[in-house]
Amino acid sequence: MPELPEVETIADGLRLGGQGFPSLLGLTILQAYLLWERTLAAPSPAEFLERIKGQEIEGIGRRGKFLLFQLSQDSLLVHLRMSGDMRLEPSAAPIQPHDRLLLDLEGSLRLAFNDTRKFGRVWLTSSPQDVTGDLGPEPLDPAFTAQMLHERLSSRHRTIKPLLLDQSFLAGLGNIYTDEALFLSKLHPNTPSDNLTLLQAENLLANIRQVLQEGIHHHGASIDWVYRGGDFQNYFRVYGRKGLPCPVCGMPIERILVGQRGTHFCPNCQKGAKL
DNA sequence: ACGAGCGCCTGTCGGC
DNA sequence: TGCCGACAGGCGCTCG
Repeated sequence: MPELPEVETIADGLRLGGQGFPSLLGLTILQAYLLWERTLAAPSPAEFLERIKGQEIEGIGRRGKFLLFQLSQDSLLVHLRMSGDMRLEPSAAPIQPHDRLLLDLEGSLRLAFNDTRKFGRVWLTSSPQDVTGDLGPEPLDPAFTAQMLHERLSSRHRTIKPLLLDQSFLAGLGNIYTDEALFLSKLHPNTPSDNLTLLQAENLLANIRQVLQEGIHHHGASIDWVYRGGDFQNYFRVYGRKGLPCPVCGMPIERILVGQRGTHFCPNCQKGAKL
């Protein structure tokens, strides 16, 4: 799925406007069209369509990989999962293949949720914490310190990569940014989490923040058939680069499976915990 | 507590 | 060319 930087980029775009489109802030949702029922996690389709009508968009943000729309009465939460995307367009524009939810807005605008693989989910709720309550800390939150990360890593006995992907441990990292952060940290993806020293945890947190900030700076990555305008895919150091030279030592990047996920790393720079 | 396996979906790519 | 398996930015579930 889009990870933290991609979701942040989408939220920023909708909040700030641009590309000839206004900010969505202050606009009222006139009508919703649900084109694929399972996209809606809650409430029922009938209640959703009725309840969202007439609500104004008062805020747009992100928590972990969730897009958050603060409406006048409820919160609208969107999780893009693997292939979800949001489009803003004139309301007369043609509906696209794989459009799952359309929101007609004031000003002849339409916000469309498009999701090829149908894994994405949408919630309309008055208590968003019921949806996001299990999420771990935000990695970019200055209040989250390396000491806290080290404590959390040490209190578990987990393989580092799947733990970083666990959204209840840390919110927002996905497969790309995890591989990139572990590479910069010179940590093998199979390293046990409680093996890290405080110094290594400090380094890891700094590198997690570095790759996330780079991703945000490049407006996210556009890969496979989902193009959102970002170009961070051109700056990957290891992700998707199997067989290509490590940018640090030149050794070919390897791809292995860790926790069922394709994992890219440099066997020379990221030693330690072999398996 | 942890990890493996699988389901949910559609599409692309590489090998034969 | 066509088919077929592997794989894809995620996550929830069951099971051992």
